[in-house]
Amino acid sequence: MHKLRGGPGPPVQDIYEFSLDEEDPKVFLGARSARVVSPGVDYIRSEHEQAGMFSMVQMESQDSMAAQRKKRKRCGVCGPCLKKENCGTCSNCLNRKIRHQICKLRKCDELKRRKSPWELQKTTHMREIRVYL
DNA sequence: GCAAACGTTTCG
DNA sequence: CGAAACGTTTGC
Ligand SMILES: [Zn+2]
Ligand SMILES: [Zn+2]
Repeated sequence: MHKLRGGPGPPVQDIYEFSLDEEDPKVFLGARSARVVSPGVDYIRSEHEQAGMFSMVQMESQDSMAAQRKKRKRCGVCGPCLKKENCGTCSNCLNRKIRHQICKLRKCDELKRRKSPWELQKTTHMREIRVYL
């Protein structure tokens, strides 16, 4: 099987499709919105082309139901998950009707993980991504 | 159908 | 970037 190594780029589990087509090799990443694929994609692509490697490519705007990110569920065993009732005072509790978020004190620790479009900050390190045959 | 709450987009 | 708004899924 093909292996991925790399620095702070997209975690392996964020790759939902991997194509080794000789003509048009691709690595699709776990983002539904085509805009978001990965920071520095253009830079990486050019670098990869020069090195004769694969290039990262944007998701073709297709009926993206296959590409839909799976919705995670609370782990059920962390501290917050075990909490019984809503605090009733946090902003999520107070504006539940418009925020649609769980009470801050009950937010699962695992779900807190995996932040914004995966660390858009570390763009400079994205060059570390490599695909081995 | 509805309520709960995750994921994405927008706002400050 | 964090917080808010909101769209959307998921279980019942
Ligand atoms: Zn609360
Ligand atoms: Zn949890």
